[in-house]
Amino acid sequence: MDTATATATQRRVPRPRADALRNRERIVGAAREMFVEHGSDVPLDEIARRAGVGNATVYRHFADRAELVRQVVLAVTDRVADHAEEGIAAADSGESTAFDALRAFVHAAADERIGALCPMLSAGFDPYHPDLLEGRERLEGAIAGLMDRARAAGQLRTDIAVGDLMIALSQLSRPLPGTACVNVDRFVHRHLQLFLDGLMTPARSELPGEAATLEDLRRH
Amino acid sequence: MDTATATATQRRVPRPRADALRNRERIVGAAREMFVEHGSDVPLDEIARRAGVGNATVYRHFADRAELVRQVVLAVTDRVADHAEEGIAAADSGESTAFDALRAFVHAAADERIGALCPMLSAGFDPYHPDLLEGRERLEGAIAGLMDRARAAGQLRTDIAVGDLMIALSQLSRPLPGTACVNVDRFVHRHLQLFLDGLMTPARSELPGEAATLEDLRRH
Amino acid sequence: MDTATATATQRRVPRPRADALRNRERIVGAAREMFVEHGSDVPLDEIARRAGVGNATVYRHFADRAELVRQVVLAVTDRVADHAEEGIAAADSGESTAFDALRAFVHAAADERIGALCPMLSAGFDPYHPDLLEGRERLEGAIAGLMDRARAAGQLRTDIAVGDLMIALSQLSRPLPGTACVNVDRFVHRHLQLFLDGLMTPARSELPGEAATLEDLRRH
Amino acid sequence: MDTATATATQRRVPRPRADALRNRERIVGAAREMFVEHGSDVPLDEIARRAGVGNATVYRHFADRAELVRQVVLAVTDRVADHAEEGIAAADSGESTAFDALRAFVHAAADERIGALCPMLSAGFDPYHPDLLEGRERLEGAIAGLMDRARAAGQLRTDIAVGDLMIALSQLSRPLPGTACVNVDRFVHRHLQLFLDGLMTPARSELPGEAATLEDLRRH
DNA sequence: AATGAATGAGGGTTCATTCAT
DNA sequence: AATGAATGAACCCTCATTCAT
Repeated sequence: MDTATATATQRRVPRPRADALRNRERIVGAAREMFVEHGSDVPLDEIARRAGVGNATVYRHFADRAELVRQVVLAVTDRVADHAEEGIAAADSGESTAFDALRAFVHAAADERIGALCPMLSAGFDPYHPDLLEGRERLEGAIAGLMDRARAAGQLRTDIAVGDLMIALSQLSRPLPGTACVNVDRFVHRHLQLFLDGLMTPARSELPGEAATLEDLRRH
Repeated sequence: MDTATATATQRRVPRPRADALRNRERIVGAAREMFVEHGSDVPLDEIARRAGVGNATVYRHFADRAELVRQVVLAVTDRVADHAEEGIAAADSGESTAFDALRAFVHAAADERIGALCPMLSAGFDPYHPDLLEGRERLEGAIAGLMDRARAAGQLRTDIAVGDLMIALSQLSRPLPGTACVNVDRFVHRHLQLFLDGLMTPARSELPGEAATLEDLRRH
Repeated sequence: MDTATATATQRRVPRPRADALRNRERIVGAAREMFVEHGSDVPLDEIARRAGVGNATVYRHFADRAELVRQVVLAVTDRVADHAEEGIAAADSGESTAFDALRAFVHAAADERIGALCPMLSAGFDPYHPDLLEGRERLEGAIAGLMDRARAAGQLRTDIAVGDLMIALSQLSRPLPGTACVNVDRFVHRHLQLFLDGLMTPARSELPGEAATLEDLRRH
Repeated sequence: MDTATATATQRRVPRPRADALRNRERIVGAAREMFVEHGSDVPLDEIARRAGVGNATVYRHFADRAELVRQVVLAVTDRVADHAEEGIAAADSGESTAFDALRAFVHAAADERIGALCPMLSAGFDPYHPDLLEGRERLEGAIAGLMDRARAAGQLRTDIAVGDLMIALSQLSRPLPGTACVNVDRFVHRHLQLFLDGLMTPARSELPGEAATLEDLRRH
């Protein structure tokens, strides 16, 4: 019986009320904006105000500040992963060359403010948290797939790995500290473009160190 | 007579005591390390402890946090400018090609933690402060000189300006937030190398936006 | 309907919670006592403890120390103004002579610790703050009215103005610094009485300077 | 033998060096000025700077802040006592009436900033300290003598005592808090004059409480 | 004797988090 | 479920006092 099933379900994970869900979304959205605009250490009360809820409501949805940050990271991770998968599709369908797809992805990720989230890895943030696991793996897998295709097409130098791209991409698109991240874009896309040029074959120099793999990101 | 002159001079601005000077150095050093490791908003008390002095001693030497940050910035600026000028000398003497000198400079600047200074452009920091004026101008002039030589040698693409290099260099060598910045170097030099490859002639792509000049750095 | 209107009004500026109101009162009360006893620069933490609240609660109600001081000033101002208006009523109704009403007011103001407010004119305090405007005007108007009546009755010498009375009253009833202000009252009322005797007609001496008007109080 | 005697004397209380004496004077003077101008809680370092000596020199002369305050109080006490004794002499010589001498003394004491010293009785100050004993007794004795003469001349009401005058005089001539004590004088002399009028015979009212004697000043 | 430097305790204020409505 | 209020710990900075030159 439907009702019974529903009841049973609710008992385990009671379905959130519609307004609660809406609040949750608004909080994550407000946090993302404020992190980008004012850095990751904005007071939670400010986020609550921007979201139009009381401060305690934030705690009803997120156990503590760290969890809120994590959820914001996760949201952005998902959106960036979407872009990477779209890039793969474009490459596979022949809509664009693999390297062009990679280029497009890199610029799209910057526009999604992937770099703005970097500060959230700030002191006390645990990048190995289970909540982030799935999202990260999907993102990394997609980026790896994109790079594989570009490498297979002979366009991407072979001495770099997915970690190299992710770190450099994040760093180059991080907002300059103390800025509202507004006109930084003027530069960011230039620098990403230059970096991408450096990724092309033939390699123009020998790289020091070893390719940064997924595992390396884990071990800092 | 030199001694007499020196004595007279000292009388007006009495030479700081040896222990005070030593403390000042230790504070700047501790601050530099902690800024690199934990960001520029570490508690001053921690810096004091790391420097092995009482908290108030920090305030005796630096009127407030802003001034301490400024002095750390200045110290690093000076060291990086030294490297740039050495690069110019090497290029002019024919000891190395201009682009190789540029490469060496970029890596040296990263080793001096130029990226650690980026957080010091944080909110509330005044990059136009008189204390920094001279140092910045020397640094910018030296980097411009180095790039001019590489461009004159036909090795450096012509669609970039000194601001592009300084920003990208800073960003790529910034410590990952929350990291002890220890093994980040493994990656940093790889990414700089890749970026430098992208700077070489012939240009492999068209850059969006306009070259970031010194003035652009002023106007973020 | 009244209730409806009230409800609507409350909706815009929601009625403060009962406990918050009680806390606010307790803080103002505690501050008043401690200002009187220990001067207006007592640690806010002490006030919080005396009021039985956490220190941060003080800041929730009053943005900073200045605002707390202002509210204490305002509270006492209001109570003293009440006394002055009662004096006017007594004089007008013939219940007592105008000068007797003035006498009664002066002693009542001292009992309300008007002198304790004097330290609140301390450095950094803005006596022109909008919050205080209305209260001050009411107080000054009432005192002036009282003096006018006594002067009209030929009992009050004509070479003094409202500022003279307010300043002298405040000074004479100020707590001796460092005293618990407990038995000071024994003296205060004597001295006020002596001063009042000096205010009576006929004048026994010529006064130096000019009558202190309301404006003079503004311009110290 | 002179030298021997001198030596013996020095051994007990070594004669202070001339420059040390001068420093001591300068510190007391600077402290008096700054107390008057900025209140009794000015930083000791400021006083040292105003006196043109190092901060530690203050501690060589005065064990702690309290002692410095005490010495400033003592210095003013002495000067005010001088005025009182001059008043007695004037009264005894018939140069002026006893009450006129009292009036002159009161105004002179105000000009010596006797009221400015009142804040030095601030929390933590011990008015019973031996250092102050002699000075206070001389001052009180002189004021009492002056009042006795005015009372004997039938000009001063009999229901007041020396404590009444000292307290009221101090209070009325205290600087308004937060002011540089500059134009307060305009009012002070008016209010003192009014108060003095109230002290004259015949008494115009009955005083509450009991006359404040010297002992009462001790027992707050 | 005199000084500049160093110190630690304390005050004001903010903020993440918990409590009571 | 949602909220406003309350809390205490932490940080920045000041200052009386002590130390080393």
